[in-house]
Amino acid sequence: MRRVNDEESPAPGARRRNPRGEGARLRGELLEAAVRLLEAPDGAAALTLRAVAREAGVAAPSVYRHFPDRNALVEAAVAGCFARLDDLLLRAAAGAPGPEEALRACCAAYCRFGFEHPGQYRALFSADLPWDEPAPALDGRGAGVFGRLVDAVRACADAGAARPGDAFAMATNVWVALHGIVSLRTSRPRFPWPPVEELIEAALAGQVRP
Amino acid sequence: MRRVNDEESPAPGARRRNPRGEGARLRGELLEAAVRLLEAPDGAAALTLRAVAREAGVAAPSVYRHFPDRNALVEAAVAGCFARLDDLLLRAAAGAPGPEEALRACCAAYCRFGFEHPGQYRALFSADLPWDEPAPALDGRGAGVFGRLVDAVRACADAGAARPGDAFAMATNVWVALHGIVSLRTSRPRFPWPPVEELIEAALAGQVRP
DNA sequence: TGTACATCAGTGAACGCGCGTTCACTGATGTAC
DNA sequence: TGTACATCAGTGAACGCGCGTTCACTGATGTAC
Repeated sequence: MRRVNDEESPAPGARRRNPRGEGARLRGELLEAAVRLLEAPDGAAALTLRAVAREAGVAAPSVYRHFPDRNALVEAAVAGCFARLDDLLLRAAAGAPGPEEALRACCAAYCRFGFEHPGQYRALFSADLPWDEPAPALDGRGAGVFGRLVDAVRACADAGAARPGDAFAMATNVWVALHGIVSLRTSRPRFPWPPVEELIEAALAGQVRP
Repeated sequence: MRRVNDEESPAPGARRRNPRGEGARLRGELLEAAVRLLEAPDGAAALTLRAVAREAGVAAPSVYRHFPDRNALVEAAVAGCFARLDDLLLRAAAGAPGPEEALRACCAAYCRFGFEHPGQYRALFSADLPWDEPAPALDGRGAGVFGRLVDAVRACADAGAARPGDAFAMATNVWVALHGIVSLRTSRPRFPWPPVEELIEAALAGQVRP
């Protein structure tokens, strides 16, 4: 799996060509390679079509069997990241005993994803990928992720653990603060950061348990 | 001033060569050109040495009279952005009648800078510029900007407008939230954002006026 | 069972581009005599 | 005052590189007869 920038051209025999009906398998391997490259130090800038092909152990033109162009490849990789984060939040909330714990678990899972996969996180929320249009927020990519927060906040409000009010607005405030935590901690690793839990508590302060 | 991507090569006579002793003037013009390019839609990726030279109306090798390489040019441009933001915060705080208003004015000035100059803001805090090393947080670039927040929070605490406590920790929480506001609003312009003032109030909630 | 063939996964070479950087240069301008 | 010259700001052409993309191709493999 650790293969980033290993060798220049695919070592002969390093990759076995897929059998007849399963050419589509390379598509998945390309997406995995793209996600691996996202975590490289220079992040999305490293996500060139040629680099992805290299990382997957395949010649550059092979990518065109599975994606119309570089942009489609990148979009598909990012969509996969969104799906994974969404799934993490869903499962974090589901595993908690009550609504307040669920919200905290959601926040913690969000931050953990950001810290463990800073490259993927940046691709999702930093808009430094060359989208043709600004990434949609509510409808489309990212709707799920933010929706999880709204649901968690609403559940808290329903259970009396948050002041009744606009769950959407409160979730927005929480999202903004969580994004600040992940984004700044990632880009300023030498700052003397307090433990994440304290930052998350501050993010929830004023929104939950008035 | 609006010159971004105007023509390919400098129009002859578009720029007058500087007189004898004042060759250093081009240095400033290059930095201005770099900042202008930072605001282009693709941001820091557009900040190539050749693009800066083009934008300044000068041939690419001319840059080397004033900067050893592309990286030095970019670093100098970013340092200038930091100085401008620092100055804005300083003046915002100085113009306020009391410590609490000063903190709010600081926050508002921070967000305004981010909204009006998203490209510069990203260059400062998104770490997508190819630094040789991670940008220092406290000592060096950005010390001033964060220091302004710490000062403003401490003044609030001294005046009783914030709960007495760790001004540094509170300023960290505020910074994180402000960064979230600027960063997400910039990268998700189609999200139904509430007015900035509400976001700023949420950022201060739990830190100031307990 | 054997063989010809169509299909399919993936390739090698080439294109035009913009990049950062180096080099020897040009030509205006201030200064020394 | 006139002129030769050194200085200085900026240039044009070229380099090697990696990029996205296109093209005609190769060669293994399953299938039809």
